[in-house]
Amino acid sequence: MKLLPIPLSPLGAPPLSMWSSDFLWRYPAAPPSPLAELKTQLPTQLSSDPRLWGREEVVVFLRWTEREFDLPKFELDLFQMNGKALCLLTKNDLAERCPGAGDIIHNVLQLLIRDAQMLQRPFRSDLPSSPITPTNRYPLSPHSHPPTPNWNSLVPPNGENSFYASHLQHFMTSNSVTLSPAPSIDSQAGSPPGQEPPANIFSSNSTNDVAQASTSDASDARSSSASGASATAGNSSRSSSNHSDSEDESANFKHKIPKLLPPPIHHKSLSNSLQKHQQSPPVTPIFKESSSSSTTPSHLTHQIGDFKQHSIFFNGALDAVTNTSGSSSSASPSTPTTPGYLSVKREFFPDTPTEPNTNGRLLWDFLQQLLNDHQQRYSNYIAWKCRDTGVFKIVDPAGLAKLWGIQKNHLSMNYDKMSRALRYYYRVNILRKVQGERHCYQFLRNPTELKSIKNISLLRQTMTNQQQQQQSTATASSTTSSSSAEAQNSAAAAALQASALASLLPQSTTNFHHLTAALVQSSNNLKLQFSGRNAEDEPHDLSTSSSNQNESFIKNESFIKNECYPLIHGANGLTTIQLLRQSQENSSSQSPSSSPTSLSPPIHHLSLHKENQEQHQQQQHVEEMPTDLRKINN
DNA sequence: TACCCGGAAGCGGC
DNA sequence: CGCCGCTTCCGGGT
Repeated sequence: MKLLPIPLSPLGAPPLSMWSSDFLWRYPAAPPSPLAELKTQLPTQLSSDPRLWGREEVVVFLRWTEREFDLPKFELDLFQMNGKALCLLTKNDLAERCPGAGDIIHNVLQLLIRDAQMLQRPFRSDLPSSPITPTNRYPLSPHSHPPTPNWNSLVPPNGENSFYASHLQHFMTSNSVTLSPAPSIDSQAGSPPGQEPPANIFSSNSTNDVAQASTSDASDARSSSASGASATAGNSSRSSSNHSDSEDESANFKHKIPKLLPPPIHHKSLSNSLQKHQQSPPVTPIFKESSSSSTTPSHLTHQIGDFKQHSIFFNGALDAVTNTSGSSSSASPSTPTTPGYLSVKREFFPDTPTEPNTNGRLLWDFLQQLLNDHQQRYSNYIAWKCRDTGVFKIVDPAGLAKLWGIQKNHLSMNYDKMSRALRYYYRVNILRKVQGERHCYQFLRNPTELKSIKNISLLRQTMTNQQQQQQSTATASSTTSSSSAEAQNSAAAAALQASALASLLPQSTTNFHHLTAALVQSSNNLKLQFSGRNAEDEPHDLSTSSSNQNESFIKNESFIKNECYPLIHGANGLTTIQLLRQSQENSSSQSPSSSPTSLSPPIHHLSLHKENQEQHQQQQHVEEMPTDLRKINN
C-alpha cells in the first residue's frame, strides 16, 4: 500500500476557514474516516443507508441538512418520497427542488450511499473483479449530468473497487475545480465560448427522467436491484465508523483526497461516465465547520468546510489544494474563501475566451488551473514568471507532483515522473523548457489553443494530405536529398504549426506573443537545420522570453515577416498565409456546419505516442509530421 | 545531488 | 483492438 508522502504535521493553527480545505489537501491522509463523523451527526433515527429511509426519514434528513449546512428552507412538498427515491434524484433534480442546496444534499446522500455500499461488500478487495458495477446502481437518466467529470482516473491503479472509484468521481464532481464551464464545450457544438453554466445545468431530460424514476416504485426496485442486493445485507453491519476507522491509511487517503481534487472532466467520457456512474455517485461525508472544531477530527471539519464551500457553488474546487504543498510548509495566507472558478476566466492570456473544459484531467490543464487561480492559492506550487509568454516556474516540484499524483490517483507520483510527462509535451509544442532555469517551463500554446488541440490535430492531418500531394508532384521534378527532405519536413511542420496557431487566431488574435513565438521558434529551428546546427543550440531562446530582449525580439513583427515567413515559404513553396488559408478551407470543408470564422469541430486527438513511434520510421515522408514537430521542438 | 533528457514498456480509459 | 495520455523505470548527461 502506498503511503501519503505528504507531511502530516500541521502548520500550526491555521484559520478555521483554511483548515477546511487546505489542510486536507496538505494532509489528505488524515486518519479517521470522515464518514464516521458524518454519521454520528445524523439524526439518530436515520439509518445510515439513505435508501432505507421512509418518507418521514427523508424529511428528518432534509431538516437536518438544513440546520447542519445552513441551507435555505426546503419545500418539503417536493420531497414526498422515500429514501430510495431521494437517492435517485440527480444533483440537478435536487438543485431544482432546493435551489442553492441541491449539491449539498446530493453529496451528503452520495456519501452515505457510498458508505453503505462499501459496507455491504468485502471492503477493499484488491481484486478488480470484486466491485459491483456502478452502472446499474441507480437507474437514472442516461442523459443527466452532462457536466459530470470523468473520474476514471481516480480508480486505483490496481483496479481496486471501481464502484468506489466511481463514487469518488462523483464527489470530486462536487468539489471540483471545475471551472464550471459545462464540461464539454467541445461536444456542445456551437456553444459559445465563455459560457460557464452553473454546476447544475443539466438537461431537463435527465431531470425529468430522474424525477419520474424517483417517484416510481419500479425505479425503486431497479435501483435496489443493483445496490440492494448487497445493501440489505450490509445494512445491519453498519458500524461504519469501525470500518473506516480501521482502514489503512491508503484507504483513508483515497477517501479524502478525491474530494479535494479538481475533478477532471472529459467531454468524451462524459456521456459514458454518466451512463455508467453518473447515477449519483456517492460521495464522502463531510461536515459542517461548526460541528467540530477540534484539531484532531479537523480533517472532518475541513471536509465539511470543503463541502460547504465547494459543493454549492463549486467554485473553489482547488481550494482543497490550497496553500499546501507536501514539501513546502509555508501555508499561504490565502484562505479558501470564495471560489471563483465559476466566474474565473482562464488567463494564460487574459483575453482568451473561455474554452472547452478539460478540467484538470490533463496535465497541462491541471497546471493551467493552478497557475490561473485567481486567488493565487497555488503560488506555493507553481507560478507564472511571465504570463504573457507562458513562462512559469514550478516552485515546489515535489508538492506539485504530489498534487498531480493525487489528481490522477497515482500516489507515488514525484517530480521525476511528472516532469517526464511534461517532457512529452515538448514534442507537440505544448511546452518547452526554459533553458538554464530550474523548474521553469513555457507554455507554447495558450489554453484556448490547447483546448482546441484537436483542431490542431485535424489541421495536421489536412496538412499532411497537402504535403503528400505536394511532395508527390515535387518528387517528379526533383531529386530529394536527405537535407532537402528534412528541410521540407521541417518547413511543413513549421507551417503546420503556424497554421495551427493561426487557425486559432479568431480566438486569440491578441496573443501575438504566442503566434510569433511559435513562428520564431519554428523558423529558428529551421534555420538551425538549414545551417546544420543542433536545434538545441538555438540562438534565440524564447524560453527566456521574459527578458526584455527576447520580448522585444518576439514582438519584432518585421522579424516574423522577414525571417519566419520566408523560411517557411522557401522551404515548401507555400507561404504561411497560404497554408493557413488552405488548412482553413480544408477544415471548413470537412466540417460544413462550422462557420467560416470558427474552428472546425475537433476530431482527432493530439498524438504523442504515435509521433514517437513514427520517428523511427525509415520513410522520410512528409507524412511524418510528428518527427518534424519534434525536431522543431527540440 | 538534483535536475534534465528521452527511450522503452506498460497501463487504464476510451 | 488501437489510440491516447500519461506512468514508471531507467541510463545517461549536465
